[in-house]
Amino acid sequence: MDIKNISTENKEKTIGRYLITAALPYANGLKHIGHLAGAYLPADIYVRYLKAQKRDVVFVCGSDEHGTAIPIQAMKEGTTAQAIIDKYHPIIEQNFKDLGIAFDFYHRTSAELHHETSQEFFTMLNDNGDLEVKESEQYYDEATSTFLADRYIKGTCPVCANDNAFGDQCEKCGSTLSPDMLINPVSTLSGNSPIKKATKHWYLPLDRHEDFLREWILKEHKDDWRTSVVGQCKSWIDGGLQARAVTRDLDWGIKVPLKDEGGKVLYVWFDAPIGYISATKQWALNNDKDWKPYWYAPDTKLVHFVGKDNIVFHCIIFPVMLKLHGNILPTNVPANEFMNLEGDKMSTSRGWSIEMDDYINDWIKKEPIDGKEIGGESMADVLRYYLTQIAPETKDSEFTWKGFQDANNSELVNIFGNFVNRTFVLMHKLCKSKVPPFHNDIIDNTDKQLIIDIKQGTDKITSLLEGYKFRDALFEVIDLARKGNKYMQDKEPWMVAKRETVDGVLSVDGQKSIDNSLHLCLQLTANLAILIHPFLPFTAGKLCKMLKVVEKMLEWQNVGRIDLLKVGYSLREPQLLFRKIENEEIEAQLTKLKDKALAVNTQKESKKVEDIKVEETKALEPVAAEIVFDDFAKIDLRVGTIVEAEKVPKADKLLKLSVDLGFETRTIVSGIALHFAPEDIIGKQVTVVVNLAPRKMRGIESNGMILMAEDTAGKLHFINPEGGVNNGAGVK
RNA sequence: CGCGAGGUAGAGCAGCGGUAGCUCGUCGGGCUCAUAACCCGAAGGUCAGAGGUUCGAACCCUCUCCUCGCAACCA
Repeated sequence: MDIKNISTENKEKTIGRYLITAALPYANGLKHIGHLAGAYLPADIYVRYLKAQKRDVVFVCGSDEHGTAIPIQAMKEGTTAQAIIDKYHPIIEQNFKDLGIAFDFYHRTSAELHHETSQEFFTMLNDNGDLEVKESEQYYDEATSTFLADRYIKGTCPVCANDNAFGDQCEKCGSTLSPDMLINPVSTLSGNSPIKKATKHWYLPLDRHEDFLREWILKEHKDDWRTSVVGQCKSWIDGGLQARAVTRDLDWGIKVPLKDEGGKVLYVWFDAPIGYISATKQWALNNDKDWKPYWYAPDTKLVHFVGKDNIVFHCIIFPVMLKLHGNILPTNVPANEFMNLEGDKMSTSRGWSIEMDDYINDWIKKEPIDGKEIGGESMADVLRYYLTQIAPETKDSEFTWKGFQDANNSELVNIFGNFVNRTFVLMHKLCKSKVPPFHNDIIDNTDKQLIIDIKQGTDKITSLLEGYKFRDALFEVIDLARKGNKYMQDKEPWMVAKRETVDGVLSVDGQKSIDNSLHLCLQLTANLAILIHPFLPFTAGKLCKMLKVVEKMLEWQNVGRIDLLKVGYSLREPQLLFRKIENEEIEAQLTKLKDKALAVNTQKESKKVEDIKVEETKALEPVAAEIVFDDFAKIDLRVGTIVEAEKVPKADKLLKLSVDLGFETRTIVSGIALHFAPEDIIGKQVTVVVNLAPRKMRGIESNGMILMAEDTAGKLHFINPEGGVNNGAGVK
């Protein structure tokens, strides 16, 4: 299929239907408000807008429940992987509901239908010869009869000598590793040393599709995708695309649908995005619809909402899969950057985050005080408001509780809520609680200007929403309320009432002037209800009730009209849309955040101490399996002297050393910068492994490894001969 | 030279070739229908730095400095 034809077709044809997806949340824990702001909220706003436009839209999402992290977490918690996902899937689903994220269907990847869909996908690609099969040697645990995925192997880090490095990375020094690089690898399942065994794996050869990706992303979408998205993709493509393993040796996941491949599952990155397809299928089944046009028809507009860490999956890998499978490609991937929190990166594991669940409990489900309602759905809208207002659409942004309070108090309460409230109060006082008529004979420039502002404002908001600029669109909605306040100030109906009342009777002209100003303010309120609806759905619902109109009024075709409310219609008593947030509430949240982070970190510290203790007792016993002398003799150890030392730029932990080994001077990169200042170690004698395969770190080739001893305090010490010997002396 | 994004009033951000703009905050005034709300006005910036292109640069080009991300979990 020629991709070029499809997309030009797309531009010319009208859009038949939309399929909107939001990144699948990983079901290993609670999700925080950064996740919400990054993907789910913008997706929901867009979907609500499209639905108001009466377009054919399906919005799908679901829990991502495979991958190694879940069984590992289960192991830590002494439970099963199934129990973990069964715990988090319903919580996450409910959290989204409470915050007004209205998926048409929220699926889960452990569902039977998803397994079938993913297997069919794999089979088709495999049958068409679109996958490559490679055999390689991998670590295998004989005790449990399983191949060990990266995170199931621990060992000594070749860079910093940390004993608890994982097969993919050392958490201590941050080096990226592969299982082969670990010294003394140990299976985390049994504690045994694993053996090497040949295993077969399927790969998706991305390199075959480089030309297609360059054409599709870097040329066709150069201008209509966000610059950061195109930039990331370019960086990936220029970095050289490589074949990516599609299968893994693991027992948690979707079985590879081939005979004789019992212990293999599909790699989680492969099955997760297919979750969008299976969710669409399940939605269709439940609603008696046909799912196929959403994934095959060229007039379908597919939009993926994700965070920036997901760009490559949704712009490079998944599109390649879709293309090979004969599906349509995404029209856009409006990825957001990250949202920081009170000056630091958000992180659940470090306790520096606000979980959606926390917010719901602390604000939405807050009990009334003295019979006064202070929680409720409108608090969900407050969060939606602030997160949209600071959405990291073009660069990282920052959530602060002070900012949250300011946005609520000065914009939602003082500008938007207050405009609606004063309009209602005045209407009840001066217009007998009815929508007053509009007298065309006394229309003035102020009235005309407001009508123009409503029309222009709504057009602007519509085009901003079409262009995924939700932050700007929301600003324009508030700005319209601001214009309403100004209009009211200019017309000052309360003054007219005073001025034109003689002997307790209001003049006819006075009443006509008041009628006009409140008529327009009420029509503007109705427009605001429609415009705010995608952003603040609960508030829009409340407004409908106050205006005594059905929700059908919220359809986008009504926007910009100034005849939405019928003259003479009697309206309800006003109800406050938002409440002020007090300083004490904000301080309480700040304290809570700091306490949580502190608690998590102390827990971690004590765990570290425990780990060290375990190591100490371990050290008394043989650490590794017995080796014969020949094995030891393979390691060539020499004494050398550090002659030069400098910090490696842009690396916190690395020092670049020149070591005189007598027969030559070598460059060695060592992860010791946190322990030693470069100038202090020049001239020191050290022991070096000289026949270790060279390895590049930060672009510098390291030819050897300095031996270090680590004490219980975690401090590093050089291992050097007493008294000093000649450089190049062998160590036996 | 690893790559990408960014550095603009006290804070948070927009503008991306033609008199520096918005929101919050601060100060002064007006108004009182409204959730001590609303409206008007003012102060506050050599647009990170240095070169260059141009009649003209925050904006385009080059270099330098700084921040964040790609790079545990994680949108």
